[in-house]
Amino acid sequence: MTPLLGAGELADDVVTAAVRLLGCTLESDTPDGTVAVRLVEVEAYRGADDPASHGFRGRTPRNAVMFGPAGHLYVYFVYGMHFCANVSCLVDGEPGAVLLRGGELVSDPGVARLRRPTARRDVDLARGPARMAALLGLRREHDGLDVTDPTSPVRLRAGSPVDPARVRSGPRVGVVAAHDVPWRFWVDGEPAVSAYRRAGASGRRK
DNA sequence: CTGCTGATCTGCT
DNA sequence: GCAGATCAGCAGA
Repeated sequence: MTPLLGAGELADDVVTAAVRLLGCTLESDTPDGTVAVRLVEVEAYRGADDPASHGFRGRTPRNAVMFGPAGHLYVYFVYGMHFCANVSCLVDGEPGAVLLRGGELVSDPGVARLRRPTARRDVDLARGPARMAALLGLRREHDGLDVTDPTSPVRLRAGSPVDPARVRSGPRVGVVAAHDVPWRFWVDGEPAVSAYRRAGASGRRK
């Protein structure tokens, strides 16, 4: 059991924070039991000068957590149906977050199946941001939770470091604005990395 | 594996 | 009004 990640490791800039999050383990106490996921795909968003970021046009009740201190959950509702979860970064007052896009299950598969009975294969359980949020049971009421607090129902562990040679980057998924900014990061070869293509173009990336 | 469709929340125009 | 940091189910190749 590795120690919790410290908020200071996410405070400097969003890209460093995103890469640091790869390989970390997010564990959540759900009504069905504890579920844990090893992060293999993330995306960085910086509010101040990033048109793709929810924080770009200023603070609203929905994105307020992005403007707070690092290490807190930013959970939002999309497409009238799904939740997506981010971990806030940067110092208090500066908007930044890392979207959790994909992860590998590292806890009891039976508990995970209770949470996502429709998943066809185990690798699909947390493959994609809304799937991960559903698996971990993250909803609006988890918005703002401190994942660096050992007493929190959702915690972020440092995990085993990812070999830097296996980290890949590319354009963010589904983002129209600033699609040339390669702020999606993933661990090469992991099956739980989502297969979606970037907005407005076709073809695979490497 | 690719491409389409429906679900109907949130903040901006 | 409308586009969006989406997914599941189904059809067709």
